[in-house]
Amino acid sequence: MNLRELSQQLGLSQTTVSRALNGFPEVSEDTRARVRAAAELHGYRPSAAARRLATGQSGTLGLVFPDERNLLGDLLFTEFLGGCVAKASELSYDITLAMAHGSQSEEAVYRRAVRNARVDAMILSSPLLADPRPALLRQLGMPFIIHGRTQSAEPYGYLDIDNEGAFFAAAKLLADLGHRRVALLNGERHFNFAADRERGFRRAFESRGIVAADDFICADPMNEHNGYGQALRLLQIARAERPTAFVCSSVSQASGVRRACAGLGIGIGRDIALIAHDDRIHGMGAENFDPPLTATQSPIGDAGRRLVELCAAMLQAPSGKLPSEVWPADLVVRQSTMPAP
Amino acid sequence: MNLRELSQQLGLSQTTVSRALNGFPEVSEDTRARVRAAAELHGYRPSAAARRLATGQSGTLGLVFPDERNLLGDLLFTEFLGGCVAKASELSYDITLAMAHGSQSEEAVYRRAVRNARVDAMILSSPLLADPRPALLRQLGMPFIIHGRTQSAEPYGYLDIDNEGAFFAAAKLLADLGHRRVALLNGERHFNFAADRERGFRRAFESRGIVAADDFICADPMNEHNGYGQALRLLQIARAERPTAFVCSSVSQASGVRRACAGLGIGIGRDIALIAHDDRIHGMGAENFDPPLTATQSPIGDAGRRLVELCAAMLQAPSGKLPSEVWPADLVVRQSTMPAP
DNA sequence: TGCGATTTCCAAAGCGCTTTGAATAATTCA
DNA sequence: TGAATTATTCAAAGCGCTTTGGAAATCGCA
Repeated sequence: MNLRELSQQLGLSQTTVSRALNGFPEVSEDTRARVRAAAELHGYRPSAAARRLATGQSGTLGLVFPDERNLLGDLLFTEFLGGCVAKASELSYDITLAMAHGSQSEEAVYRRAVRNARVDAMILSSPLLADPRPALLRQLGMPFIIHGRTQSAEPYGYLDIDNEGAFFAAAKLLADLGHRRVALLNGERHFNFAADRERGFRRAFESRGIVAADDFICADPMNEHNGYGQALRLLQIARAERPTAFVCSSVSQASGVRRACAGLGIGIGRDIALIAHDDRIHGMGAENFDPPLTATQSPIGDAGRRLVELCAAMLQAPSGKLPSEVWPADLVVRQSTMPAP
Repeated sequence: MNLRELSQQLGLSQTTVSRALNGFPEVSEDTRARVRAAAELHGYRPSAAARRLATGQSGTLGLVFPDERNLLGDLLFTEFLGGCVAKASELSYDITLAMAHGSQSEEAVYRRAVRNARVDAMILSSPLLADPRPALLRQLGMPFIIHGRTQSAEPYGYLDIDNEGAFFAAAKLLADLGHRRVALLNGERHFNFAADRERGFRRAFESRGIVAADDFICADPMNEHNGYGQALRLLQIARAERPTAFVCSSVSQASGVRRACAGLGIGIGRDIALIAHDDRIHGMGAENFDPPLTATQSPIGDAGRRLVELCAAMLQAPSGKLPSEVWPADLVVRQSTMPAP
């Protein structure tokens, strides 16, 4: 059942039926109701392909599947993706995934997506400090929004969390508790979020005249394995010199720290303090940690939802001003932190 | 630059240009080359929307995002998805994701996808023993392929691994090594793969007159946490009665078993034997386990790739016979297995 | 009643591609 | 050489929707 058939059934023109269904004002409420009922009755669904051709809009949002995959990356991405897909389906958008095969051909992925006009907009995640994608996409005329921020001269829409503020708060809490030797297990430095977190972390100590030791700052993929290795190395330093507290960029890293502590007979919340950033991944919340983890938290799934919403809004009003939201990441104190020994 | 403009540039008809570009035989190689060059020169890309409308094919494959998410589920899904997306991009298909919000509305997800004709075919994963989706999709006229098998009367195309054979081999190895009390940490029973694995496991022991103890067979979400809890419970049984070996459906569960053993001072490969099924998830291979894990293995990412390939083939030849591939899952012996004490 | 302003509806022109049915040009064969 | 093939190319008709520019009908008001 297509539009023509339906309009013939009703004795109306295609124009009227189309407008009635799409909520245009120039059709009387009477006919609108009649059209709606008939559409419902015959199970009429407009053809997506035809609409796409006519409007030039594909009703599809693109997301690039990250290439460099590590354990945590996967989980973060899945949770994020889940949020995106859920909201997109509410707004009747589709989400299609593209694959970045490596940094040199990544550009090709975007070019292809744009040229084929298969997506109306793209959602970029994990932006680098210096990320070429905003400039590329603007040049190609593809609308986009970033999950995070970047040091681009281009204007761009984004949704980010206050990484610097969160890690400032975490570090300040530890400093207030008397900790002086604090390790930071962060993500790789080329990511903007990692740089922000390190800045917040350092600032908290510098503001009271303490300089964070470079040895104590790790910047590697944020998985359990790396967390374990880094903690093990740092905890084997002589007791008087080793860190009395750890700040982790993810709960996975914190799990690694816990494993290292367990092996060395060190008690978390007793012998050392531990704070992590908690992305609220399904089944991996800091409150389920053993012991319950003091954490800065911000649900990454909700961020995905909101990004899709913002993206849809951008497409609705292309000339509107670009969205720029920064979400706070509250510090929740639980049992993994205590005063310095 | 669209087809009309390009054909005018060339002084040819749209028909000829279209055929030249799409490799039809009724155009001379001379003109084909000329057309190709011009298309390249002007950066011509056919509009996906127009092609979709004209052909009725969307060039898109649908994948349903699993709702019941647990840690391992996520990882398996991500790895699988990665394979699908990679191959799809090679074949210039798009992958779009739908979200299943829960079993009762799951049907609605499929109905919606079909009615809107947004995808040409769907890939189903994690089929249940009795799965309603094949019947539903056939009724709706949507082509599909299953990652796994199910007890459906409907004919359907599938790619599965030999779960029964793999777990038969694993159990047989243990039986040959003299193990008589072996635990199985499996996935939930309503999944077809879990039922297959349990059958293979039981058969190996029954073939030599041993009956697997029901207490030793666990069927729960396959994550580290459950693996830990189940192993802990089973290992606290009196030494003469407790399992001397574990078979796990995933490496995550095996990690849980390791954690339980570490806490109890039990050595894997020394005091108890451990075998897991290894889906070859990025960075979680059984060979990196400590100790390297004896495992049945089959790369789930490759399965995703192959499913997309098969799906594309089905769409190419709609009347061809349905694909049905069963991949073996080889048993690789490493250091986590030894003769029964 | 008559005339302009509003409502309400419509015919037709795309959107950019594929594909059918036919025409024209090149080639072959008797 | 002329008729029968075969190899190339083309014009035009969709695919199913949106949207423009009017037309017809209804209404308000003098």
